[in-house]
Amino acid sequence: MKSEERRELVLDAATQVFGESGYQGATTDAVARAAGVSQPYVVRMFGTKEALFLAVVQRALDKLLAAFRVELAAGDDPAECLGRAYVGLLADRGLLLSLMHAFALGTHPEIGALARRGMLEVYRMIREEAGLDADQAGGFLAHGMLINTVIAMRLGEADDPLASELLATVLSPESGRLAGLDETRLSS
Amino acid sequence: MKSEERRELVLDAATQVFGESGYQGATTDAVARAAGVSQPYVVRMFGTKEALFLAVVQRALDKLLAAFRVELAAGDDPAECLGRAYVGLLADRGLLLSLMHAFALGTHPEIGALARRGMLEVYRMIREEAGLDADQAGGFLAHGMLINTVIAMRLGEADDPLASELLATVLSPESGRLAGLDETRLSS
DNA sequence: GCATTTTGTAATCATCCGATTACAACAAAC
DNA sequence: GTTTGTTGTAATCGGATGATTACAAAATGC
Repeated sequence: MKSEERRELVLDAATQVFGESGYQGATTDAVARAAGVSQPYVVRMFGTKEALFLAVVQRALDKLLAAFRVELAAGDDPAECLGRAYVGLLADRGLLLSLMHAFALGTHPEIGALARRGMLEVYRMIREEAGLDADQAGGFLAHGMLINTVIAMRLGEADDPLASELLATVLSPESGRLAGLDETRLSS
Repeated sequence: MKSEERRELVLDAATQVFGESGYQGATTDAVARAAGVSQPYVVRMFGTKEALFLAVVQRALDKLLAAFRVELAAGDDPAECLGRAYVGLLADRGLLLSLMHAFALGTHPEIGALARRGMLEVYRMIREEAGLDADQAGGFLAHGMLINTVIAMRLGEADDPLASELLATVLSPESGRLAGLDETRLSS
């Protein structure tokens, strides 16, 4: 197997592991086992665990922006396009959760800086490229953060009619800001 | 000093430390130093680090619900009351950030369960006691999650006009869902 | 074919950190 | 005044974990 494939394999595994356990909670050994390689290999490939996490976050941001651009290029209503793009990203649960963990570490010198840079790039894109106004953009981001939160906290596992109502509201297409998002996606 | 005071002191310190570093990133030694006591004392007082974190989260949830109830009892427009209550909670940065970290650990057996229980209790309160409909409640929670995120990621430290715009939009009273929240609070 | 680079692992190291133990100071009970 | 319980710490232990080293094996170049 070529080095480049291994690298992608490890980054995929790391995205899942970091998404589930966070930066500090994840271990390089867990990443290695998820990728089917040895722990020293993971470390040597990226130098440090921190560099690996930064690579995971940067890759997640790239995929996020790319997904938005793809939908925007083909679509009509910008808000609807962004919603569809977000749906696609939800398929890879680790991606958005790794980003969420990065956002939560704002005081970390490098992770915090990358998180701020990434968030601003996303905001710039939905403002300037998608053409949303400030209120629409804020609403879109807010809705996205709530989606991330209910996914991260596994609200679907709660056996409570109010949980179902909240999930339906947050994930339903009629909720407005994220058209195209249907509840069937929740099960994945 | 009485035991009860010490306990509150340690919980205050732990809330700050967990809020900044997360559950796994925080150390019992950092909590102890922040509280001005020894590390073994912190551990023995709560048994385990996990139990300490659970106590911090439970206490944060209690304060959150109490703040909502206080404002709701005195106010008129429920949405405006909830917004004012959230402003007060922002003064203690660690409180909302500790909750955010708990929400991000949905797969942890006890932490995840407590996070879901807490989120549902908050949702129940704003739906039944405050009387918001499902869409309003979802919007309120979404806005709150975005506020938590921009605070956690220290977006105020980014030197960028778009960052200022996003912060102003998210934190401005005119943004609708969280009336009463003014930007001057951001500096704290 | 032989040297060299690339790709990978086993074994081990060194540090951090949660937890435990043993003990000191001091007040309260009687 | 001795005992007993409370409040606290110093010292230390043991496991987890990121990182390093040494080495094996396969590809690659000449």
